[in-house]
Amino acid sequence: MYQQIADEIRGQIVAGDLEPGAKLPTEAEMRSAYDVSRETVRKALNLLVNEGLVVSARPQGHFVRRREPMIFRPQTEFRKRPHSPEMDAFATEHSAEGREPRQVIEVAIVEPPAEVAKRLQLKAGDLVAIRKRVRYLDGEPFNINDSYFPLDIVRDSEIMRPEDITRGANEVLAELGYRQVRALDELYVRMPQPEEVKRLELPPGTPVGYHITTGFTAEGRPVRVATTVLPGDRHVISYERGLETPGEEA
Amino acid sequence: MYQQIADEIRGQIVAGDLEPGAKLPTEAEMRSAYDVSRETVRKALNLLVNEGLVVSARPQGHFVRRREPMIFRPQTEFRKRPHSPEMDAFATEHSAEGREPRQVIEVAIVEPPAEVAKRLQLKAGDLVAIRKRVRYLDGEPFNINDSYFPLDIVRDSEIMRPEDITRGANEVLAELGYRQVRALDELYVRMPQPEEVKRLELPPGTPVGYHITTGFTAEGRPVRVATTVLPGDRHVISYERGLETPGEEA
DNA sequence: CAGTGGTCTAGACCACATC
DNA sequence: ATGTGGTCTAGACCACTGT
Repeated sequence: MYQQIADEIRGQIVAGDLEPGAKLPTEAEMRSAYDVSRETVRKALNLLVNEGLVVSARPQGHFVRRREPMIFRPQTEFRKRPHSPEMDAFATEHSAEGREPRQVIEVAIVEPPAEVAKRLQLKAGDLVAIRKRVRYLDGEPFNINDSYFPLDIVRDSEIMRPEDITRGANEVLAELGYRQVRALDELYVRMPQPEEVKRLELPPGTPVGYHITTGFTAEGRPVRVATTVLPGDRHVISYERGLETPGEEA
Repeated sequence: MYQQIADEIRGQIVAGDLEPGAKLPTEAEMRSAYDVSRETVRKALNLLVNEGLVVSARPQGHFVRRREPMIFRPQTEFRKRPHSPEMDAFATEHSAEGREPRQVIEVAIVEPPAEVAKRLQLKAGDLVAIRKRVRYLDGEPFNINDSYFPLDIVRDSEIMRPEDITRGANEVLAELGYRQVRALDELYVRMPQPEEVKRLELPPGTPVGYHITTGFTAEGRPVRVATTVLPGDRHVISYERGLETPGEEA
């Protein structure tokens, strides 16, 4: 029964009868409209909140969720190419032009999480340096970027200072004798952990992309693992491909 | 208070005290353990279910969610390269070897959804051919792949038949005079729609990756839009990059 | 049949933003 | 002060799966 209520409202939202930002009826109104108890109404609303369609703004009521401006995340391999007109248009549409960027950096020495230790091929007990960044645009957080380095190669380097490295941490690694020549990228889709919810101010019903890059030197040694948490409501990941070898897309 | 209960159980799960597949205490047990009402216990469990950490198997109880075997989704541009040892290991780890693939294909002529019409640069009222596929592995659905083609170029072609096209739909398009030479890829992260939940048998708390590929001919005409819905609990998207131009990862 | 979770009710108190 | 949603309670009935 609460599912039916949710279905009805969801239908109005996807059909556009209820526009983003529109106020939903109050719980009391829905209770009498459907002749059910308050808890039943709340279960229906809860469904929609967890689907990311509705937000609750106490005590103003429930609202159809607005779509955040999407941030364009081009994959670097493709940035060097001359862009096609379509790609240009796409980039322009999702540009962050005119928005005010800011970042907060923390640096620490920690025992790495298992998934990082594995990718850096560390032994138990080995420590890593971690640079944790939260990036903001117009004061709103839009992604978390944590980079891990084996402690023995970055100790006492610039990487340990909690400041912006304008030429890039990769360049510093290269100066230390560990130039990365290739990277393995993995992208997972999952629900955020509570800490990520807090750091990114994620509304309920917002999944994240979890991007892990492992950078290797020419000798095949992994020297950097970067994890990026991308809130799904604020990011499009995009790239352009040549299709010299057409094949069915898997 | 229900948040505290959820926090406690979540802590046990992430710490590994409760392993995947382990049975949680019953609602009655938790009710007396925390001395709260049943609804409060259920709210705590509901949180964990929506975070994708717990599944409910009525009437056996609640269980720590098992991780699905991950399906490796390499991006095609990179498949041609000689693989590095790391990439090979990664591909092997997530291989679908020995699993039984199957797919169900439907074909129809429809008015395209707005996001498809826009990418195909169609006028209002233009129709498209759609090939809808659900792919299974060992009888379990693992992704939805819908391909849209402007009706005027595929009418009466093989693409309209609901059968597997072994040489690929792209090749058929090429034979029709519309060879694609490049593609624009977009990847979104969001919660699934109810239809996607049904078609993919998604447990609650499972987000999806939504991958849209637009294929262009040399003349710049978009001739194909393929959308793929990737359940987050079953897919890793992965690729390897050269880093000739090191730069900070955005 | 027993025990599980799924659903629904009626009632209560609270925190908070706005008027 | 009012009205909103957030939380919690106590009790009830149901559907399903196992024994």
